[in-house]
Amino acid sequence: MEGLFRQYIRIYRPLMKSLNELLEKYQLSYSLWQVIVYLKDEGTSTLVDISNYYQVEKPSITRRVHRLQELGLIDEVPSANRREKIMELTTEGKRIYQICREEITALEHHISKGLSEEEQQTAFQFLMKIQDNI
Amino acid sequence: MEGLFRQYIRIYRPLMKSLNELLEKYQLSYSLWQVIVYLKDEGTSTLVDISNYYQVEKPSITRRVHRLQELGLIDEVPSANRREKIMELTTEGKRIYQICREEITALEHHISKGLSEEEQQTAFQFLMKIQDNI
DNA sequence: GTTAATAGTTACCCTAGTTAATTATTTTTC
DNA sequence: GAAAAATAATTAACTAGGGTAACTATTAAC
Repeated sequence: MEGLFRQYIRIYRPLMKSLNELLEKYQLSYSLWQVIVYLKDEGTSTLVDISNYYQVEKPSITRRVHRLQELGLIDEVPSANRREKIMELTTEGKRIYQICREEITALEHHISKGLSEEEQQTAFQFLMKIQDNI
Repeated sequence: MEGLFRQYIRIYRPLMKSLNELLEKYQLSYSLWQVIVYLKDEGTSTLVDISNYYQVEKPSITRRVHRLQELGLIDEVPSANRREKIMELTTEGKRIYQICREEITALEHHISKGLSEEEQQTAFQFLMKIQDNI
């Protein structure tokens, strides 16, 4: 399938741009949003967990986490292990998650307009398999 | 389709990383490769054409083009219009294109291993439609 | 109890993008 | 055909976000 990856990459920047414009209103960016989403799903997690999941180096995650703490959206939970920091969403973080979740879902619906559920399912499968192969 | 875009974005960095590692051998990066591909397809083009196609601002394209000229992979063709620069691949540029094309195609095949031509076709359609909607 | 591994941080650098302003040229308009 | 508007490319200055290397503190392993 000639051109598949080229098209994939070409779409990335415009998509990212519209997501970042949406999140800007809440002083967020997509990279910060990723951390919020991860914590929403997992409840609590360490920086290393986040680093591994998104395949981004630890210093980058440190920065994201500090920024989110400054914004009051996440906080550290006390832990017996004093080496690792366990993070979770604050009440405000959960509130912001809900608001952004709705807006992002709406944007996603708009972007996938005209595509059947089946097509989307196939695209999803494609992306999942690719991940394993990379 | 919950998680589709999230997965899409999550894949991007690892994919880009492996492409950049491949291209590094030739002192290239994927952003430079995009210009080469565009010129290969179009034969000749101005900076504005490239800028529009990839939806990247002109100063970024100026830099990419200068870098590729330094590498001797592209060059300016004389034109009646002295305001615009028309660029094309040099002989060396075409040679490097062929080499990288083969390597990238091999990588793409490796990455899409286990996916039917039909699935890939659907994924491609998906990406094309998304582009219109963004 | 010493050594090795792990979590997080700091400092510094790199890639690659953006906006705003500028120059040179071409096109439009009257 | 001269003045005004639009266009192509560039320069300068800035930003987001990531990476590596080196370090500290703590925990796990032998």
